[in-house]
Parts: sequence; structure tokens; C-alpha cells
Amino acid sequence: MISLNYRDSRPIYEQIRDGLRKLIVTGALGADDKLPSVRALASQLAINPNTIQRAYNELEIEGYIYSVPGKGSFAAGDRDGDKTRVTELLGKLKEIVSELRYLNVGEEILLAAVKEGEKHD
Amino acid sequence: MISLNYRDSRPIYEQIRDGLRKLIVTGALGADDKLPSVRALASQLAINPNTIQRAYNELEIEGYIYSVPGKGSFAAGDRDGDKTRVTELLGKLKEIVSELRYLNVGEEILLAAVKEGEKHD
DNA sequence: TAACTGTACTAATACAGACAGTACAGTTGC
DNA sequence: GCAACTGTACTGTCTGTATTAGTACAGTTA
Repeated sequence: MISLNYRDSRPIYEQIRDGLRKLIVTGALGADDKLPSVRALASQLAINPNTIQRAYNELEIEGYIYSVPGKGSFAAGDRDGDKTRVTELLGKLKEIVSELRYLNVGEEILLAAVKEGEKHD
Repeated sequence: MISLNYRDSRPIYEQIRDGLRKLIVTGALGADDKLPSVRALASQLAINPNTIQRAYNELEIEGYIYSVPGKGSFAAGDRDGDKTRVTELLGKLKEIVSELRYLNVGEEILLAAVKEGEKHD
């Protein structure tokens, strides 16, 4: 479900957070699907439960999951865009396009990549 | 030329590295333009020269600048894409598009953002 | 009741970012 | 030649944060 890369300089909790978010936005985790418990996922990845909790906590703040004490954590359903997040992502997208153009990547390739990213609907 | 955000959790040297790279790929810094010396920029930003050196060093490894001992550091000219970097950027682009689609951002807005990022040619 | 769930702490360790200081070799202009 | 600049390369030191270990408590479920 989630894999860790210890060579990656990014903190483990960020890798987990981003990995889970990716599963949700691509539809691999549907609305109200149950996520593994903090202890179960920690055990599976052989890391500390605190680290999982931190990732879950950030995802809940972002609105991608919701947690219910005693029951578990679940993927949030589709929702209208958080304006802040959308603005942030559009900014990143523009920067990436800038750099790709500098690297002489053609517009056709860019548009193809956009369609790729849209596959999951 | 470069501004630091101490609230940003990202390391200073990464902010400088990414900021300079942005100046280069957007054309604000043309081929063979001279960058500030490590000591001058460090003084201007009120940080340690070692931190600047680290940012410059990474940019040189990436091929965005070149440094000549005794002379200074300069922006590299346009170049054909480093395949590794292009692949990396296309991957990031797809992930961002995925998430934006999940947040119900329409295709028109995505394409508009791509054109925005292409402004500098 | 027992076993699970999320959550909230404290304390200890390890690592990386940033700093200070020093040094050396190449370049430039006087 | 000399002074002032350039990049580069070290040695430390300090601090913040990521991660771990351990414990605890309240809600849920069978």
C-alpha cells in the first residue's frame, strides 16, 4: 500500500502523508474507505506509531481523511477545492512548466502529461 | 534578487537554490550573466557564506550555473534537457494534475496554467 | 470484559541545517 | 608585486527536528 524510501531525504511521515494523499486523489482509496490503523501500518512498515499518527494528523488537517477515535481513519469523499491548496498547486504547476520549457520540452509533451494526470476520473 | 522566508520549513540553501533556478529558467538571468559572489549574497541576505556555497554547488551539479575560481559564478546558457530532470519534472506535473482534478479544477484552468508557465520564451 | 481504535503526552537519541572561523589558490586591477 | 576580490575546502559547534520508546486515557466493538 505504502512503501518507504530510506535513501530519500524527505522525512518518513511526509512520504507516508504524500503517498496516502496520492492513493486518495487517484481514486485507489474511495470515499469512506478505511485506512489501516496507526498501529497496524506502523507495524507493517516497521516504524513507530507516532510517525504514522503525524502523517494521519496532517492529512486530516488538509481534509483528505477524517479520523474517529475508537473506530479508525477513513478517506474523505470528493470535495470542492480548498482554494489555498488549489492556488498552491497551480503555482507549482506553472514553475514546473517554466523549467520544462527551458529544458526544451515541447508543448505537445506537456499537454500529453496533463492528459496523463487526468486519467483518473 | 532572492528573498528568504524563515517561516518556510524548507532549508535556506534550498530556497536560494530554487529561487536562482527560477530566475534562470524564466530568463531573468540570461546566459553567462554573473551571479553575486558567495560572500556578497551571504552578506546581503545576512546568512553564512557556506550556505550560499552549498546552493551554488548544487546548481552547478544540476548544470544551471558554472563557477570559475577567482572569477565568479555564472548562469549557464540554454541547453537540451537533462533526461533525468525532465522525467522527474513530468512525474511531478502528473501528480499535481491528479490532485487538482480531484479538487474539481476544470481542464480549462489547467491548460491556462500551462500557457501561463510558458509565457517566458 | 477484552481487544481494538485514535489521541496525547514525556523523554532520549540521531541527524542535518546553519553557523563561525580559518585557510588556500586563481583572477583582476593598480 | 600587491591588494582585493573570487570559488573552494576544511574544522568545529550549536540547534532544531525527525524518530524512537514508553505510557496513558477515552471511545468502539464483539
